[in-house]
Amino acid sequence: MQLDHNKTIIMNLETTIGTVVSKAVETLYGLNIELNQIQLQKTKREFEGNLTVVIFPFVKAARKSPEQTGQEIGAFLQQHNPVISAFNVIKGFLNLSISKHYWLETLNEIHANTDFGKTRVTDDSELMMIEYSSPNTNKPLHLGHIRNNLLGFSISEIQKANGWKVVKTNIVNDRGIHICKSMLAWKLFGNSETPESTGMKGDHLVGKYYVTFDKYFKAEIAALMAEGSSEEEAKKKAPLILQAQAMLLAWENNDPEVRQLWEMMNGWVYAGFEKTYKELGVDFDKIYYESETYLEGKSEVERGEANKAFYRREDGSVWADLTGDGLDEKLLLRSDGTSVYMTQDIGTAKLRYNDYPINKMVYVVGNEQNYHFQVLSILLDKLGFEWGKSLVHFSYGMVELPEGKMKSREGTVVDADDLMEEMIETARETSQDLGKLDNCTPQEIETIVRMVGLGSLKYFILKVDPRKNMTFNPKESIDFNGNTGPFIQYTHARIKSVLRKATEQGIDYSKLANTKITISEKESYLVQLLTEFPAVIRLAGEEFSPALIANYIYDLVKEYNQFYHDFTILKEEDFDIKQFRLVLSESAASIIKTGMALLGIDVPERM
RNA sequence: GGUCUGGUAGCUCAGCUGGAUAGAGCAACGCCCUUCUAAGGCGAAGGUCAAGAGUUCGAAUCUCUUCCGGAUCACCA
Repeated sequence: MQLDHNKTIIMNLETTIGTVVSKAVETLYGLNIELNQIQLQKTKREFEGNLTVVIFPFVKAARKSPEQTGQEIGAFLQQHNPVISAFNVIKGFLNLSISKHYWLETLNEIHANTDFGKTRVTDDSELMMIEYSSPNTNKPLHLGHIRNNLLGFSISEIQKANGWKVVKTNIVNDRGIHICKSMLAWKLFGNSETPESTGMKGDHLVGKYYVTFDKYFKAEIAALMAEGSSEEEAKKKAPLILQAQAMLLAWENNDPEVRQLWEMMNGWVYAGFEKTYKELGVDFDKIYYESETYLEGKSEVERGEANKAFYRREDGSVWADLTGDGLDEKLLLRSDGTSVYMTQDIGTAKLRYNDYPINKMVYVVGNEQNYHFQVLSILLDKLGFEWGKSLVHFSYGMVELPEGKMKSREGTVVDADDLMEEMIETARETSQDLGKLDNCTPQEIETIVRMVGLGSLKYFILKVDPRKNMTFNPKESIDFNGNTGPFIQYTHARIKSVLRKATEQGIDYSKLANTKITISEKESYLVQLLTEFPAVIRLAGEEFSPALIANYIYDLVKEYNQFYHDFTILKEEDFDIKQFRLVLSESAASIIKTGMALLGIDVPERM
C-alpha cells in the first residue's frame, strides 16, 4: 500500500532510532520514556551529522554531564544500530551520522516510487468538501480573490495527496443587493451597453456599473446632507438605494423584467469569471448558486423560528439571540422578508450535506469573516445539525498594498486579469532579454512564458503563511530571482536538460545499481532532504499550509543548485557516481514537479 | 469599548509542538561563464526578535503587563 511504502522510507529512520534511544536510556539509566518524548531533530548545518538527539531530558536520570551522557548514549546507539556510522557530542546534543549506504538504498526507493510523498485515495477515504472562491457577481476578481483561489485550489490538491477525497465547491453569490446596484445603474445609465458592443470582459462591464451606482449614490447623499439630513439618514433615503432595495424585493418576488435583466448581466459575469478561472488554473467539482440555496435558508430560518431557536420582531425581521454564546443578536431575515448573507449560508450548508457524505467541510474565506463563521456554526447547531459545530473556517489573511487595504472606491484594487497579464508579459520580456527561448517555436514560447509568469505570481502568494496578512507592492512587481517560482522552475528545467543529454548518450539511470559507493556530504544531505517530502505533505495538510510545501521546495532547490554548481554530472568518469548523480537529479526534479503541482504551479522542461 | 489577530535585517518573508552562534530572498557592495542552461553559484555586510517582567538547564517561541498596527461587532456581502 502506498501509505505504508512512504512510511517505510521516512518514518523508518526516525522511529527506529527513537526506539534504540529509548532502549539506551532504559539500559543505561533505568529510565522509561515514551517514544514521543525523545527529541529527535535534523542536525544543524554547521555540525557534522544527520540527526540529533537532544540529551538534556536524560541528564537528570544519568547523573552525569550532558557531554558524558551523550557519549554513552551515542556509543550504545552505534553498537545497536548499524545505520549509524558515527556520532559526536557537542554540549547537550548528540549528533548522529547515518551511513551513506542507507541514503543510497533510500534514494533507490524514492526514485522507484512515482507517487512518492502522496497517500493514495481509496474508496474508504473520507470526503472533504472545500469551498473557495465564492465571488459576488457584481464586479471582477481582484488580488484578494487570487489569494483565495490559489489557497483553495492548493489546499485541495494537498488534501488529495494526503488521501482525502476532495470535492472542490464554489458558492456564487449571484443575488442580493450588490448585484441589484449594478443592474440598476446599468438600467439607468448604461445605454444598453453589452460586452459585445464595448469589447469589455463581462465581469468588468458589470463592475463598471457597480462603480457608477456608487458615484451617483454618493452624489445623492451629498445633496441630501446639503439639505440638512444627517449622513445616516441620507444613506437610508437616497432614491437610488431605495430603488435598489425595491429591485431586490422585485427579484425575490420573481418579477420577470428584473429576473431577465439579472440573468443577462450574470451571464456576462460568468463568461468573464470562467476566463479568469481558466487562466488561473483553478476549477470546481460542484458549483452552488446563492439564488438556488437562499430559499432553503429561508425555510430553515422559519423552521428555527417555529422551534423557538430564533424569534421575530414586531417589524417582521427575524433574529437569533446569541448573547448566551457571548455574541450579539444576529439578523437572519430583513423586515421586508428578503434574506441576508447568513440566510443563504445556512441553506447552502444544508444542501451540501444532503448532496454529499461530507466528513469535513472547509470554508476558505478571509479572516475578515471570522465572526460570520463563528455565528454560522452556532446557528446550524441551534437548528439541530449535528455537524454544525464541526465546520472548519480556513481563515486566511488579507492582501494589502504598501498604503494599506485595497479600496475599490479609490481605484487601488489590483485587478486579477490585469495582474496575470502583466506577469506573463514580464516573463516574455525577461525570456527575450536573456535569449532563453530563441530556439523554441512561438507556441512553445507562449506556453513557457505563461507558466513562468503565472508561476511567479502563484509562488509569490503561496509561499507566505496563509494565516498572515501579506503585502503586495504593485510598483516593484514580482521578482524572478531568488526565492521565487521562476527560480524553482528554472532549476527543474536545468535538471531536465541534463537528463535529456544523459538519455541521448544512452546512459542508464533507471536505478542506482551500486549502492556501495562513496558520496559527499552534500550529496547525502540532498538525499536526506528528499526523504522529508512525505512529512512535509502531511504537515501541510494538517496545517492547511501550502507555504510549507513552498518553503520545502525552495530549500531543496537551493541545495540542488549548489550541488549542480559544485559537481559535474555527465562528465563524471566513475560510472557509478555518474549514475548516482543522475538518479539523484531525476528524483529531485520529480519532487520539485510534484510539489509545485500541489501549489497549482506547472514547471517547464526547458526555459 | 468588547472579541480576535499581528509586530523578526532598509524591504518582503522563514523560523514545527521551547533547544546549539535567529535564517532566506530583494536592494546595495565584491567575485565566478573556453566546463551539464549565469532566471545560477560564492563572499562580505545587514538584528535590542516592539518594550518590560515571569516560568526553567534553556525563550523569537509559553504566561502576564505596556506600546503600536490590523480585522470584526450592520435590515453590507
